[in-house]
Amino acid sequence: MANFVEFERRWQQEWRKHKVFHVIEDKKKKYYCLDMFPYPSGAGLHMGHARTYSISDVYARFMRMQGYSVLHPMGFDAFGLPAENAAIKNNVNPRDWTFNNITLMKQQQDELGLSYDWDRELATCTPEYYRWNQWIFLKLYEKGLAYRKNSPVNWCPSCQTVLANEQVEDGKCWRCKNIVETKSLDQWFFKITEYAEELLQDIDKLEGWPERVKTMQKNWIGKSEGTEINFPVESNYVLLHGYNGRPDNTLHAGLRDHLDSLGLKYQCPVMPGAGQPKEEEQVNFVLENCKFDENTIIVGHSLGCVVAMKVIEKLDIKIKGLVMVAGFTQPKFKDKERPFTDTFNWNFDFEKIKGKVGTIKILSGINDDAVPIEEGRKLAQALSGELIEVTSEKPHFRSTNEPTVNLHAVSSIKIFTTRPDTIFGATFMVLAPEHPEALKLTTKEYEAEVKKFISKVLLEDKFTRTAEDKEKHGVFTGSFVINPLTKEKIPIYLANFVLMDYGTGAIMAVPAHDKRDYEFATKYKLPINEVISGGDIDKEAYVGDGKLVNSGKFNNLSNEEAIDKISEHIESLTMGKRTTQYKLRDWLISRQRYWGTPIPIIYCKSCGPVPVNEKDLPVKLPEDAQFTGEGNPLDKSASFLNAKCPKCGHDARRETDTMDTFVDSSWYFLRYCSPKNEKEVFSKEAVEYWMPVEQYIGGIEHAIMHLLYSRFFTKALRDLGLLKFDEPFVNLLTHGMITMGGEVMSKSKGNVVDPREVISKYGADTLLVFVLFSALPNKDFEWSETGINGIHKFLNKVHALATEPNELPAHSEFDAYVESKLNRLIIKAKTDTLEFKFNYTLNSLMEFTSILQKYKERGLGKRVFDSSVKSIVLMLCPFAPHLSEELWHDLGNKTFASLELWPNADEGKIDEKIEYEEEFALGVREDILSILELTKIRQPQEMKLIVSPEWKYTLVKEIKARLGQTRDSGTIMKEIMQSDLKKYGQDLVKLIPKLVQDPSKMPLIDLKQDEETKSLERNKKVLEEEFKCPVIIEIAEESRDAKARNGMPGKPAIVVK
RNA sequence: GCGGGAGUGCCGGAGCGGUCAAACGGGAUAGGCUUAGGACCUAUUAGCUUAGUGCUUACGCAGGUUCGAGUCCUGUCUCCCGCACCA
Repeated sequence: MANFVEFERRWQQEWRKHKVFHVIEDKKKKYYCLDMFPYPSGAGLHMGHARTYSISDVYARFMRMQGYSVLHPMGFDAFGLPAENAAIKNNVNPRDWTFNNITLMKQQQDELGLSYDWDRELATCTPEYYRWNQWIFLKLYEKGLAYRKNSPVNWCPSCQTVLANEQVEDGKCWRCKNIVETKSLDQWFFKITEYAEELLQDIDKLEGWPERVKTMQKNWIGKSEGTEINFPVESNYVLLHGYNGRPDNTLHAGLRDHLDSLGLKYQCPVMPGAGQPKEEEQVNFVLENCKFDENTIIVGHSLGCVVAMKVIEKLDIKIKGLVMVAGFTQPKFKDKERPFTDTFNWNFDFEKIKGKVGTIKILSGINDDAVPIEEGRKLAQALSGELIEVTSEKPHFRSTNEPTVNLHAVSSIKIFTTRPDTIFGATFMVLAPEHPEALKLTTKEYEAEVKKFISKVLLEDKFTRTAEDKEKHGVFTGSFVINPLTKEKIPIYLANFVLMDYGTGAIMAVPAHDKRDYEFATKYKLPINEVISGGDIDKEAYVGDGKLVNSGKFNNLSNEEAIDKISEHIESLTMGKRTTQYKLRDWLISRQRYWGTPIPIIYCKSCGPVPVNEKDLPVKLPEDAQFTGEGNPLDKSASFLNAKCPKCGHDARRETDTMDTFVDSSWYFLRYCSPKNEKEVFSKEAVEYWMPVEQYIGGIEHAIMHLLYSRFFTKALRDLGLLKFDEPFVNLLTHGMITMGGEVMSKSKGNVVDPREVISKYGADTLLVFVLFSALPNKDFEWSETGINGIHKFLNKVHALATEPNELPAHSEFDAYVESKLNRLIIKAKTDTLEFKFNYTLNSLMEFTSILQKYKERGLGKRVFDSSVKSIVLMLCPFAPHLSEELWHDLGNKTFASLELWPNADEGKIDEKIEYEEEFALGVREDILSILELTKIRQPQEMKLIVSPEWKYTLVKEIKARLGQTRDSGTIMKEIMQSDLKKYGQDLVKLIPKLVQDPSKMPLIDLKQDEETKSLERNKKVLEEEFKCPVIIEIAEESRDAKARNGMPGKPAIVVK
């Protein structure tokens, strides 16, 4: 038995000593074979690591032996929470903890004999690495792709940090599985949404990626095409004209038409004294003649705004809105006296007005010749209203149709739908409880209930709220919107099933054709109107296709056509537009933890957030941090916190958030190309040579996060002019898991197997081959050591075959056969290995090894034997590199097997006929065995093999020649009867139908009678030895045995005595 | 619900329309070699049957195409994985 453990260690040292796997950019074709780099955990390498690394290592070694310059690097994803948690727990520095683990892992990787170029090792936690994270951040910041905003974010209370959307699984933290909370915080984001469309489109370019990963990414980006539609809120408008105005000579004329077209109600009084307006007269008139309620919106124009404010001061109820078009607060501007200067009181109680109006909008004309724009700004400030500066059709909004006024006067709720075809069936509207308009739309009557509902829903965490079987709850707001096509008044509800962060946070509910809406409508007794035929809406929502009904002029269209037609119609009414929605959100990269890349931003009291100067990078992590477990250590590190503003030089404060560690891994594959470059993020030439990665190998758990982020980075860096390609990874292999007891191996489940246990018992090669042989790389496999011994035996067999002395003759009659088999193997092994079918390759190698061993015993020719052994040794090299290296050496070579070329097949040596001849004798042997079994003859006295008569060979040939044309045995029979074979007519009648019906009874390869005889002669000795009796071989024509006529081509008659 | 993948012997797993009762490996059984063996070698491992190397059935289930189907088509069931109140 070979001492694997001993020579494995020896070769590992040799490889290291001679830097065998070091690569440089050279003229050879390149190949970049990359493993997802590991997190250096304290547990070291587990079997899953061993598996994935062995997969990529086989491939790297294989491609190297195909003559490529192979980049096969390894590094460590070394920032992350466990290090910091260890620091808190054991009072060690996260860096020391991390580097200890790295040392441990490297040692274990070396023990596996992996062929990494360790000169390119990197660890993301070193300032040499993370300074480039910061540099990239600054570049993205310059481009507007990194930004800070306040938003509700996912907060993991146990990790004490925020998480990106991708990092929340089932409402739980991907790392610690705790339930994630929602918090509102100022955070840094990368604008990955800017690339949503390209990230989606380019998935189609990823031909070498598994379908399911692509699907997962598509789902995550979640594109849907639909239409945004504005539903006007039902309100009672009061339109107040200005000085010299009338309802028909001002913008109100157009506004009235607009309101009419929307089905909205309004009052538009002709105010007394239009030419000589007096406050009291006008205000009283309005108060007496107009009805006000909490649903009232006053739209004033010019002096009408002043009247409106005065009216509101006097109202004893609260109204919904005030829209002031070209409003003002004092009559003296442009030094021009107005006729109403003295008839109005120019003091306003702005606070009181504010308190009595829900929403205030101020429209100011940039081109106003009567009221300067400053007046509008003043008003907006005094009333905390929304200021909208526009260019009006005519100065001072004097046109009778002012579309901007129409647009802004009417408040509406924007919904998003992918089913505009069902709009005629929209019988209510639902807003997310967080919708900014939710409370504003709530009438007094419903206020208490709505508030209760909102707080109840918002208290629930995302996970609970979006659970599948969650019951739909909702509450009526008291307000209505107008369905823009049916003009019907439909109620506005808030409900838990509508999400604020998708679409517009509001939906039109079409209960007849949406399951959720149906459920909701049934529960709250809301009308269900069928607009697509084909279902039975009394029973359930019909979501299928059909023709439109109850849809006005769109009736009878197919719903697919209607999507377009109705969208167009809505666009022509300027009620909405077609848009695209994505589920993808911007990537939140802020983390409130120490052990990560500091975000290179400084907050200055006067300049705001200022990026750190490039020359001041890296912003290093401080040494004086205290790991108490309370909050972010950076917040308490004085040496870190205090900085000078890069702009003005004054004292300032550093950003204490660090970056998500997924930032580190989004570009490390680029850094490997020139890992030691101190001047640049990466060398352009090196990246141009090595990138993209031809083969990337890692776990499915990164299907979205890491792989999406890396794709985004590649595109962003491309747009920064740093890269020339669009996608980083050409081929992706997601390896399967190793399970034990049906569960993934993990420390917490206590079902881990330490690779070192196996290595110490059998050696690394056995482990590698076993793992590779047990299942296809992309499939899961259940760990079981039964069988590992079989692998060990196989490797030992190879070892013995190559090293045991032999006294083979120079040539033998078996040479051609073994050579044919060998060359066939070389081709098959190469194709299979290229396709990651490593278990097939090994399978074939085992098979051939057995053949070789068998023929060695029979006295195979030395030349063929030696070249076979050499080929096996080389072909085995990617799978069992140590053994291969050892045997290569034993064979007298001074080079490294690892650097040799994979054997080349000589296709000319592949000879099916020779193979068949040889295997034919094997078949005969099996037939003998079964006859012995049947006859219960234990020890035969003599055996006779009678080769089929010559004419049967001709027959078989004739039949085969005709099978292409016909399958009718009658026809074939007739034809053959006309030939010389006719004299065997009696036999033909039996044989032909049988053979035509089952052509498999005829051998695939045609041997001639004498060739069969020769093949048998050659194997005669072997048979005699095995069965311990004389074997006689004759041909049917010369045999007197009655059984002679049973023989068929490929199946000689057998007589046992 | 949507999307992806898979169903073949005791097990892992082959099978790109014909040589498939099913590669290769494991396990089990029997035998050989041996002082012994967890080493090596051989046979058996769906059923039936026979002085003749055969026959029958089988590849989740049901149909279809074909002279011929694990292999192509249709429907259906089961399992695994991912996403999911996404409007």
